[in-house]
Amino acid sequence: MKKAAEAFRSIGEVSQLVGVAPHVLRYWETQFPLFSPVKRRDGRRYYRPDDVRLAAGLCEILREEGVTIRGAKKQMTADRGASLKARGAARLGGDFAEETDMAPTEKQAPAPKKADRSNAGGKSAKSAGKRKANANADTLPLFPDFAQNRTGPDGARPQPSAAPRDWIRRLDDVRTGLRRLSRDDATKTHAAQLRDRLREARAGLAA
DNA sequence: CTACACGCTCTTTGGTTCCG
DNA sequence: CGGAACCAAAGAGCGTGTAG
Repeated sequence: MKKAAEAFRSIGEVSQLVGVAPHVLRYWETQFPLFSPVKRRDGRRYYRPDDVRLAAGLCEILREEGVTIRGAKKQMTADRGASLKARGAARLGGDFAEETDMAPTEKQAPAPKKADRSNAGGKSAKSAGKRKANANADTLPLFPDFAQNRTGPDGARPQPSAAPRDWIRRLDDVRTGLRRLSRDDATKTHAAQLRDRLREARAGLAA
């Protein structure tokens, strides 16, 4: 049985409609003040049709065009989300295609060709892909060339293909990770020792 | 000026708890 | 028991400070 477009929807329903995970919808909620579903007393969210359209519009520009949160915020504040709702309505189609407060000309407004990269980070679409690839790969992400060689047939020492400078760089990344992870003094000490060793190695290379 | 060190941003993921 | 909320953490790139 199909739900009317004007009906309120739970986060699960909206996530299915729009095609993003519920946690993403919650994250967007923290980033876009205009995207705020009504909440029941127990904290559960219920999305109005406009919220659904907005979410669909956000999904379109964030996921498919690579616009950053900051860029999307600009678009949203420019017209209080009207263009995003229109795009969301077009994306969802069916009953959602009606009832937008957009002028027809605005509805067909061309999408910006280039994603807004004015922010500092903003590489998550890319990094997310890399993360997935790393998760699936049977290698240590930082040392793929080592992993390739680790099962040498004659038990010979693996021969890293990376240049020494690159290896130092990678080890430094490991150190950074260690430092981030470290809760105890011992780990911090190890990280500091590794830093010193890497400095020595760099000096050795330079010499 | 260059390379390095470090912190921050952005987005996603995973784990835990709560509730109907 | 499934769905939802909440929180901590991961990971890559970028910006900035600093030492040589």
